[in-house]
Amino acid sequence: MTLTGMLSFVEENYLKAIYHLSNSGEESVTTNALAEEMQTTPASVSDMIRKLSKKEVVNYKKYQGVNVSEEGKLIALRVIRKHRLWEVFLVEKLEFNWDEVHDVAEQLEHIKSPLLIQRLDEFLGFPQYDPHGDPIPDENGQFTESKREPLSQTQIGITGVVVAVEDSGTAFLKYLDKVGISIGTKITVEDIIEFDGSMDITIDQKKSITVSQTVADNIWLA
Amino acid sequence: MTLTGMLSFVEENYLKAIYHLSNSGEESVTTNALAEEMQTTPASVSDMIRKLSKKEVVNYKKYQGVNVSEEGKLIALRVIRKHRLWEVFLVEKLEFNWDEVHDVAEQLEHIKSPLLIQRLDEFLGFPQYDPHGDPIPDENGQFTESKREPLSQTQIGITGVVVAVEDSGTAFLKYLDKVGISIGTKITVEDIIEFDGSMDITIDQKKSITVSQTVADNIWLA
DNA sequence: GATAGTGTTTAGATATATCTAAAAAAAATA
DNA sequence: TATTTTTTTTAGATATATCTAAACACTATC
Ligand SMILES: [Mn+2]
Ligand SMILES: [Mn+2]
Ligand SMILES: [Mn+2]
Ligand SMILES: [Mn+2]
Repeated sequence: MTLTGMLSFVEENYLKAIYHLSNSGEESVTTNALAEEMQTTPASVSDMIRKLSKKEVVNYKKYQGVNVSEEGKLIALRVIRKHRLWEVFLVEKLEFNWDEVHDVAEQLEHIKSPLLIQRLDEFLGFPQYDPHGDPIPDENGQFTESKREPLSQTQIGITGVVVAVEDSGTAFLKYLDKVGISIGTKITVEDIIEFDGSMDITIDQKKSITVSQTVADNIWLA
Repeated sequence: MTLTGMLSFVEENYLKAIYHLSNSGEESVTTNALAEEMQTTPASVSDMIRKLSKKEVVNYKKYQGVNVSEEGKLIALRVIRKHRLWEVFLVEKLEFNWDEVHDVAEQLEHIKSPLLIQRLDEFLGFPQYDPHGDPIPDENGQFTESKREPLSQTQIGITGVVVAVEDSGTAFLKYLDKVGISIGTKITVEDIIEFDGSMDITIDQKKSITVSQTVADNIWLA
């Protein structure tokens, strides 16, 4: 028997955060990191981890950090699947801009109806990626990980195509709109300023701009 | 300043129930009736009513029953608007059957995003009625009340068109599917059995069947 | 008008999710 | 290794939403 669907919104959000902070379940996550991510206190996190551990959706030993269990990982991936499918819906069908969808998807991702998400997937034509370039897991949590690296980790002279951008900041996405960067944009690295890691780049072989390291950290190329 | 959006899911559901039980705010609602509707205890209802009263979304005097305030009515109607728009979406776009939509809409109706519901309305072509024939209020709570009466209150010889059916029971809607009754079906009352109120009716001038008074209570004709 | 019965409210308890403050454990540093 | 600092956990409190049991208030009946 699976526990899917028996978790509260809050528990689902914790699981998702643990999954993300652990690099898809690879590393273990500290209490403080989770508190920061969830915008809450370490004490609250400790409480919740103990609860999730009792439900066997995370692996946890006191003072040793936490990680998703096999079951927890599947639950997290299904929430992520819903989040990203709803984002596609909002952009493709309801004409939302890509900076307007994340907060609404944070609500919609907790709707419990397997039929709904199956039909939505079908309605959208079984999309593989969300509006920010992130892959959409199938109902078994499977997805194709395409090779990609942050712009900030590329070298001078490299040309790449934007395949994904960080999705949760409205201001960041509006900035990308302004400078003309979107999924599919071709970027050439002209120079890297050692002092602060900012980069001079050419966008679609036309416009040249300088972006900060923070910006470059949140753009992935392939 | 409006309080819209500051209510919990639970509070929204109470408001909606009060609105419905009061015949759209006309009559006052008893604690026991509300407890029955909400599948909870009178004690819980008393607690919640006091809370809603403090927030001024209901009018309430101890032992005198409760009713929605002007503000509460608008909040209730906006939740109902969302419920019915989502039901249209599920049937029209995701090919749900009309008996599959209510429970999912009970969840979706609490999503907070004015932009979402505005765009959804547009995407659906500004529908006036939901899949069960219930009118969809606009964002100001306005809707056109079409004259309709329950099949159970019509006379022998009357012919009418089904304009609405009770939406919350899967079994009832599946039954209607089976006997061939849907929105738009023409019904002629052939006979009314005094003993139990059951009715012999003709469906679309073809098939004749007998329906119980309970069934007839949940079908509205115009 | 007293009394029995029904309906409603309050009191006190439980469960979830949060917080602050204090205690305990682990890590870093001297 | 001993001490300090940081991290993590626990203890105790608050707020929401629920329950059962008891008290209270209306209503109907004698
Ligand atoms: Mn997102
Ligand atoms: Mn996204
Ligand atoms: Mn419904
Ligand atoms: Mn309906």
